[in-house]
Amino acid sequence: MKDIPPRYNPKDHEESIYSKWENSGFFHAEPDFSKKPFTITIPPPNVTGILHMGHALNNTLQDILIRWKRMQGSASLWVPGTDHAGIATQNVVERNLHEKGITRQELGREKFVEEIWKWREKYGNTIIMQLKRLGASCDWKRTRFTMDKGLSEAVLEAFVQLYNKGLIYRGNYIINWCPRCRTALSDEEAPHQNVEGKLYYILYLFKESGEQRAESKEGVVVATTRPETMLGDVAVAVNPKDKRYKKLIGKKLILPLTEREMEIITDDFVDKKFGTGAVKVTPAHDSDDYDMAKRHNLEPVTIMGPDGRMNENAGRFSGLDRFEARKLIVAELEEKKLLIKIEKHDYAVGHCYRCHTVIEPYLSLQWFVRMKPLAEPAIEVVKRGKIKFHPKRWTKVYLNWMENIKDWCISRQIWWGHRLPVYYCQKCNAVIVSKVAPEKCQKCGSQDLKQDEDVLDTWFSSWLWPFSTLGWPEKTKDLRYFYPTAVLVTAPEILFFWVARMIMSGKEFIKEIPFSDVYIHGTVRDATGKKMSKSLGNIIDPLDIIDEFGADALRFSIIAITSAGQDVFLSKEKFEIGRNFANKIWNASRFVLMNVGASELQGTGALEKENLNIADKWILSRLNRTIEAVTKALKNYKFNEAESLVYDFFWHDFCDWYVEMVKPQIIGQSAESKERRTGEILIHVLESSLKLLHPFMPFVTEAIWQNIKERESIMIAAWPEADKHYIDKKIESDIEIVKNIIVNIRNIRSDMNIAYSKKLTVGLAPLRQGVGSVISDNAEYIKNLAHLDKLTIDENFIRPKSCLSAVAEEFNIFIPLEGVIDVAAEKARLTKKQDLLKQQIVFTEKKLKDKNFINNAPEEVVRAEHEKAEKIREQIDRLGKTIEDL
RNA sequence: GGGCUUAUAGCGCAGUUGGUUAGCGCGCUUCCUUGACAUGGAAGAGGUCACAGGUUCGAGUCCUGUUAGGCCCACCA
Repeated sequence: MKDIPPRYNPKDHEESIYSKWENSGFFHAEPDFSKKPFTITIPPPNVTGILHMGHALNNTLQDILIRWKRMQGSASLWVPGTDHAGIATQNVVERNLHEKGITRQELGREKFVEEIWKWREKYGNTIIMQLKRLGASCDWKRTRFTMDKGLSEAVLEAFVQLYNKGLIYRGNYIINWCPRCRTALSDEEAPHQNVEGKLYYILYLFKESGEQRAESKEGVVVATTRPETMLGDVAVAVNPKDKRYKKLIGKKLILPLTEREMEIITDDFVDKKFGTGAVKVTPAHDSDDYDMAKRHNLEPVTIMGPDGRMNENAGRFSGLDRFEARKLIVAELEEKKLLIKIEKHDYAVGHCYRCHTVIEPYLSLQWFVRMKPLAEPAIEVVKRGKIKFHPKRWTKVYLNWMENIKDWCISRQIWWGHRLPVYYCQKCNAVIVSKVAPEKCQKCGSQDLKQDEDVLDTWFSSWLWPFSTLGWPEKTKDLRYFYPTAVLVTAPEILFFWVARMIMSGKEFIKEIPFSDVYIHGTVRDATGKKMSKSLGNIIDPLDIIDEFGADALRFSIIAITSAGQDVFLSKEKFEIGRNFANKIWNASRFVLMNVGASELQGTGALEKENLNIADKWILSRLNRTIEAVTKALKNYKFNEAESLVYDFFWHDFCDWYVEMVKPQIIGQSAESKERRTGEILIHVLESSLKLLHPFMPFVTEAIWQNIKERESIMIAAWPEADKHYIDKKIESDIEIVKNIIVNIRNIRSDMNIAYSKKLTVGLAPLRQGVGSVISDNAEYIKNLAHLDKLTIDENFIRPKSCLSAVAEEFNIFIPLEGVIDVAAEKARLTKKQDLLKQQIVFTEKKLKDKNFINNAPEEVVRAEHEKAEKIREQIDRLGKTIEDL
C-alpha cells in the first residue's frame, strides 16, 4: 500500500502525468479503418493569444468529447494549431518595434515579415503550452499553423479555384476601412456599435442666391452625422414623391465652404421622414451614396486618405484628421450661419474589431468573393439537418445570415498573411492568377510582372481549417479517414466569421460538410455579467486558477456552472466546487485503498448476482443507471448534466451511503474475515466512477488509477457500458426505505439534542407487507448508520410509555428513553409534523372532490392521488395517537 | 427596426414530452474532529417560480401581452 496523503494536491501530479501522457503516444491518432474516426479540429487560437477563460471553457468541452470517444474505442483525433491572425499579429509586432523606435515602413516589408516570424518562434507557442496545462489531449504531432507550407498551399489552391470559377473578382467599391490599421475589412470585422452622436443640419444655398448669403435662407437643408464628408458631396437627393421639394428638382446648389456646383436629384432611396428629407450625396464615403451616384452617373470625389486625414480634394482642410476637420467645418458653417441646428442623434457605426477605431466607408479597389453561390449549398445542408446546431436556436441565426449574405472583401493592405496569387503585367495590364509566380505574361509575353501587394483576410485560411489541416489539397489518407470531422465546439462570436464559412468551403472544395454538429457554448463573463476582457481588468486568469485549485478543479467547475448555451458567470469562489470534489474523490479512493486487500484489486469478477447483498445490489443498480444516463447526456452534448450525474452518484450514493454502510465490514477486519465481495465492489465502483469522471477530471482520475495498481493510462481504459440487468427498481426503493428510517432517527436526535455518542435503542414497526424483511435484512446498516445499540423489529410493537417517535409511510419508530423525555417538547415536535401533513391533505382532498379533475384526469393520476391522500390520512391518525399517548 | 435570450430561496443556477412535498451548489442556523476526507459529516431554515391574462381537470413548464436585463443583426443620411 502506498502512502496516500489525505489531501489531493494537484501540483504533485499534473506535470508528471501530462508528460507521461505525451510520451505514451495515446494523443496521437492514425487512420485505422477497423475503428470509427472521431475528429475535432480546434478553433485555432490566435498565435498572439494567451489562454483566457473562454479558451478554457472551449477546450475543456472539446477535451471531454475527445477523451470520452477515445475511451469508447474511436480513433479520436483532436487537431491543434494556431491562426496567424493577420492584423492582430501585425499590430503586436508593430507595437513592439515602435517601442524600439522603429516603424515597419522604415524596416520594409521583407524585414518586417521576418520580424514577425521571429516573434512567432519566440512567443507563438505560448497558448499551446497553456492548453497543455489544462490537460488538453490534442495530437500535438499534428499541430498546424495557418501560415505553414501545406496550409498556405491550400489557401492558394482555394483562391485559384474560386477565381477560375468566377467566384473571385476585383472591383472598386465602398468597403470598411480602418484608418489606424490602414486596411480594408470585411463587414464582419467592422461590427456596428451604438454611439451617442449628433445630427447636423446644414443649409446648402441655391446657386442663384449668389454669394453665399445665409440670411436669405434660399436653399436646401440637409442633415448629416458626418459633416466633414460634405466636402465630397456631388449632389443633394430628395424622394421623387416628396411634394416639398418637387419644384426644386434640378436646381443648382453651391456646396458650402467650396465652389462646387451640384444639382438636386431624385432617388427612391431617400426617406422623406428622416431629417429634412433631403440628403447629401457623398459617393466616395458612403455605400448608399455610392450606389445612388452610380444610378445618376455622378463621379465620386474622395476627400480622405487611407490614414483618415483629409486629402488634397479637401482644399484648405487637407492634412487634417477627419475628426479635427469635422470640428473646424462645423465651426466655419456656424460662422457663415449655414449651420441650422444640431440634434442629438444616437446611431450605430462600424468599429475595427482589432483596434476599435471608427471605421471609414472608403472607396477602393479590392478583391471579393461572390458569396451567394457558395451560400446556397451551405443553407441546404443545415435545412436538411445534415448539420445540427446545439442549441438549436442558432440554426435560425445562421440561416438568416446566410440568406442575406453579401460578398466578402478578402484583400487586406497589410504585410502579414498570405499574399494574393495575383500578378499584373506591367506592360499590357493583364491579370494573371496562379499558384506559382508566372515567368512571363500569358498575353504579351512580357517578363515585367508584379505580384499584388495585398494579403488575404486571415479568415480566408481559417475557413479551410477542417481539411487543410488534414492535408488538402493533397488527397491524403488522413483526409479520407478523418474528414468530415465530428463536431465543432465554439463560441457564438465567430459563427459568421468562421463556422458559416467553413460550411461553405467544405461544400465547395471537398463537396462534403466539414462537421455534422456545431456545439455553441456561452460567453464567459465576470460575476457582474461583463464580458471578460483585458481592458476592463476583470480577467480571471485560468493559469492562476490552475495554480491555486488545479486543472481538474478549473475544468470541473467551469462545466458545472455552464448550462447549454447560456453565458457563464465566473468568480474565483466557483472553483471550490471542483477542488472540493477532486479532494473527495481522492479521499474516497484513499479509504478504499486503505481497506482493500491485494487480492480484491485483481478483480476476480465476483460480481455475480447471487453473491451480492442488498447494499451491493443497490450500488450496482445506481452505478449502471448512472453509466447509462451519463453516456446519454454526453451524446446529447449535455455536459453539465453528465457531470452532475456522476457527481451525485459518486458523492451521495457511493460515499455518503454505500461506503458508510459497508465500513464496518471491511474496517479493522483481518484479511481473512474481510468481506472479499465488498472489497471487489468498492474497487469496481471506484474504477467505473473514475472512468466516468476521467473526461472531466483527467489528472486526479489518472493519479488514482495508477495508485490502485500500476498499469496503462486510464485514458485508454474502456468506457463503462451500462449492464441493465443490474438495474433494479425494487432494490432501489427498498434502500429508500432504509435511508428513510436512518434519516428519521437522525432527525429525532437532532431535534431533541441527543448526542451522537449516545447509542439508542430503537423499536421499528413495519406497516406494510415486505417492509419487515427489508428492515431486518438491513438491520446492521440501520444500527450502524443511526448509531443504535439495539434494534427491535415487531409488527405488533407495543409502544412503551415514554418514548420519542417518528411516523412515516412505511413504518413507526419508537425510541424509549425512560425519564429523559421532555414530553412537552416531543408533543410540539410531533404536532408540527402533523400540521404539515394536514396542510397537504387539505390540498389533496380538495383536488379529489373536484369533479372536473376526477372526470378528466387520467385514471392513474386520480388513483395515485387517492393513494396519496390515504397515506397522508393514515399518518395523521398515527401521529394523533402517538401524541395522545404521551 | 428585426431576431435571439434571460427572469425560480440572499447569491449563482437545474427543472426533459404540463401531474413530486419545486431541486442543486455557495451562503446561513444547530450539532459533530465518530479510524478516507473540516476542501468533511449530520440535521435544518429559506421560494405566492417577474407581472397580467389565456388554454387545461391541472401551468415553473404551453399561448398572448406587459415590465426589466443581456446579446446579435440592420444602408435611415
